[in-house]
Amino acid sequence: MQRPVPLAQNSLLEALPPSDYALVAQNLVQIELERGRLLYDPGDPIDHVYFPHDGVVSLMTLMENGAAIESATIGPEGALGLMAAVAPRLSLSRAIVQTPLRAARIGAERLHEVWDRSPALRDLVDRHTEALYGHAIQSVACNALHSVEARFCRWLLTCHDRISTDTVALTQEFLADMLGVQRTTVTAVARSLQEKGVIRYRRGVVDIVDRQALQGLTCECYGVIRNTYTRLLGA
Amino acid sequence: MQRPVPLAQNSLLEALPPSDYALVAQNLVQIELERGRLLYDPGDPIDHVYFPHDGVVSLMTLMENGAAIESATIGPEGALGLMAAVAPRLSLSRAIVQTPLRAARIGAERLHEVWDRSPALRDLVDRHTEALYGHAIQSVACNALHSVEARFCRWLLTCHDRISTDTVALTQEFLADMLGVQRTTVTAVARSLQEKGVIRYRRGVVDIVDRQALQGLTCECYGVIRNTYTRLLGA
DNA sequence: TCAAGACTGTCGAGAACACGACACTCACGC
DNA sequence: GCGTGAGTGTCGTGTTCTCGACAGTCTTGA
Repeated sequence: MQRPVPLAQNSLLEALPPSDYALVAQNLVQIELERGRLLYDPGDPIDHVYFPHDGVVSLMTLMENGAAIESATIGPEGALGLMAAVAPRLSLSRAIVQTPLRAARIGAERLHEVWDRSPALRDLVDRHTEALYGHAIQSVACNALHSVEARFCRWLLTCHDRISTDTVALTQEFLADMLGVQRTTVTAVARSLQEKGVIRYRRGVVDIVDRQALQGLTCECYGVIRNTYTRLLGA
Repeated sequence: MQRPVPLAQNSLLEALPPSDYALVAQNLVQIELERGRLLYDPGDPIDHVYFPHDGVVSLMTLMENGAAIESATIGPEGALGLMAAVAPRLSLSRAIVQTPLRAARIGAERLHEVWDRSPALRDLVDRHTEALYGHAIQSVACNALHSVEARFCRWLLTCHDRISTDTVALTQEFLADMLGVQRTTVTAVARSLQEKGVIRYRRGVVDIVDRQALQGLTCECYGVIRNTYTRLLGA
């Protein structure tokens, strides 16, 4: 399983027929967002839809005690807030920019108008929703059954697929939150992976040295999720 | 938080305006299914949509090694396979009848024809999809963060909400699968709950003795999921 | 240049759960 | 009534991860 070529453009937008894309494009604004930027919290009305070209947005489920754990991610193969194209919706998750993000943004109401006129967009939205659901239910199983090391590797691979470098900026503290484990556990796993020569890391930065090895250490969930996206969105 | 009144009829169907319901009703077949009945496996084309009146269907994510863990459930507040009303779809999960089930069933193509004509049905399908997604992402967090006891209680409560008795037929072995833990762990938790006077159990049967106590022992996820359904579907 | 803060390393006790093994007992069909 | 099989009880070992604490180190900005 090769790493897919980093996508210069959002593949949902690219999948639209030109005439439908033209309707969307009128209202698209190209933006760049820094790491850590908070886009939505649970309960927020979804007023904009984001189509990433390069980078990752994490969707996190918030608990009462403030814990926030990743339930799915959005990259160039998908879009953030896309269900708001169908009807006004409130966000169920916290959405946070994971890596520096280039994206196209459109107002939810504008997109809804296009949705009204474009069967192709409606079909894409439906498929995307299903793929995102598939991502979530695989994560349910993964969190219950698989080791922190396997999930750590899955997280790195998923991130690596969606950016254009072999370097990911993230702290162990942050990754511990994503995975829902203690920071000390992440430290131990990271050190073990570094000793195996799979990754190299320093303050707030992880370098992916041996992607092949990562794929050997992660669980099946990585492939299952990728296949679901490919089958439904051909991306 | 009181247990909701057991629903005699599927509340999605009841939420349809009479004229739209009439379109669906022509093709509805009332059925009863025994516990353990397999309705879908991953990859199966979704040829029928089920609207439970009473009972629970488990959606389980299958792993390569045969492990099957519950990612969401369907009861009288929802429907199984509803995304197939929009377009032909393959199941992502294994769907298994959890408790004796009374339901109404309709061919996916028939339902799609109604979907084409009924804005109310389209809206319901969209809301249901979102609620199911919400169920899944809460389960992601729950499996990563909460104890087996809390998840055990959540499972019982969710089941209790959707049936009309205080008795649930299930083996500890089966529940261990649902929760993705060892059978011996379930045995220990069940014994502890029985000693606290919360449940009583015997071979293959669990009686819910003190629902209030169950609610005190479960995690916030139970309430969050219920609220999501209520907000989106008013059920 | 120095202080403050952010990030990482490490330790140790303890809880939670996995995993395998085996004995027991209840229910059902013959 | 009896055997068979499914379901449960229990034990013990071992691993994984939690949780709190504190020390060390890099980075940044004043």
